[in-house]
Amino acid sequence: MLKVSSGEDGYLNNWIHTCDSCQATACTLYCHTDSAYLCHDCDKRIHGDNTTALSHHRVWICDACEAAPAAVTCSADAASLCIECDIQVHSVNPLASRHTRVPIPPIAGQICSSSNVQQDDQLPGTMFDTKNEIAALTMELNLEIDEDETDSWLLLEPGNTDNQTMSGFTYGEQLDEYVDVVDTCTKSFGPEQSSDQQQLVCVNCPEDSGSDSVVPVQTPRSKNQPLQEETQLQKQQFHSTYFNSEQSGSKAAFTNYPSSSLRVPMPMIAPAGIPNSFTGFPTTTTTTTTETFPNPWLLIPLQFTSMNREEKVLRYREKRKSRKFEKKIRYASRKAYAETRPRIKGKFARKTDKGIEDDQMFSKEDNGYGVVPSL
DNA sequence: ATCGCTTTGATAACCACATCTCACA
DNA sequence: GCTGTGAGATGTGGTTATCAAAGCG
Repeated sequence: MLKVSSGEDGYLNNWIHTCDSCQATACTLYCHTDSAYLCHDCDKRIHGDNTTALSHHRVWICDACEAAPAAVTCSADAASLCIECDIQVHSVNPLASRHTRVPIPPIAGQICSSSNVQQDDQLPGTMFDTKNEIAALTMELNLEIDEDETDSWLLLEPGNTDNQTMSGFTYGEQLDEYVDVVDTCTKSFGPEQSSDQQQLVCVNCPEDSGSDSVVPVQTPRSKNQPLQEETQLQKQQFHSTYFNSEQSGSKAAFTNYPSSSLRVPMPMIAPAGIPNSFTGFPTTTTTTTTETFPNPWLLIPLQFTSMNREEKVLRYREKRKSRKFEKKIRYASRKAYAETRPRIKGKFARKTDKGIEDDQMFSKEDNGYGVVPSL
């Protein structure tokens, strides 16, 4: 029953259960009704015969442990996971915990496969339609989140050191590590703004409001203006900004723009009730943008050309793939010393004379050389 | 709905000192 | 340009204190 094989990639392929039917290949799903682990072919043979068998409650095997029935699908990890693995995998770090997981419904219909087909690149069939639909759904959801995150990164203004904290969120060097936007973004807002970059930024400049762009104008409102009216106004502004497809030729600012329309309007106003995917900042019906962002510079929409943006998004995603949340040790030697240092309640303590002598003695024993005694 | 208390989780601070960096002779 | 020296900065880990958020009555 238990098998451990080595995969092509050199990693151990820890598929635990073989097919209960043929006992030859790794199982890919679990039938609750039959209480049996089955491979694709056996499932097709057993459950494809009649409609009653087809209605058996079957679920995928966890991609991680390959032992327990999968309970959720995580599109970010491109994997179906059992509850235990889900908890284990997605409790590692904050980013992982943000993965969108969707409960897996029982497999409906008949499997359609050859035995060699991986789960993730299934042939079309009713069985896989279910999974594909889930995957597509979750992928779509994650893409939105991904876009939101990417946009929020790109919107940030790392060079503006005076305003690096907004709504409790601090960005700057930490951001720069993952998004190399400093070179262009910071310059965009400086007095030495280049003409090209000036073109990229459009700040309520009537002369800039060309035919292919709509500059949202924040009209001053009277204080006694009804809230509902304000909200309606914001919605209208939002709509004219985002969905003026006749003029901008694009459905929204979320998408990439052709290079011909460099000056793409960005939202000056976060419409009520609509998540601001650029900033991630909460929007309420009671606060205006100016109230939320007292600094006028923060209202300046940051824009990228389509090439610029695509490139930055790609770089961001590449860096995001490789980013690690673990503490990065730059000097292993310092780590080694820190681990051997005496401590008092976690704090480094002075070395005693005996400790220094011991160190010297061990050093001589280890490599035959003495160490310069520290004072 | 509001308040106060408790619990929980995240994070900064602290410490000594080997090592690194950089200016200077 | 190369080398040596010294001062100051940096980084390292375990524990504790502090704070914010969540939960509950």
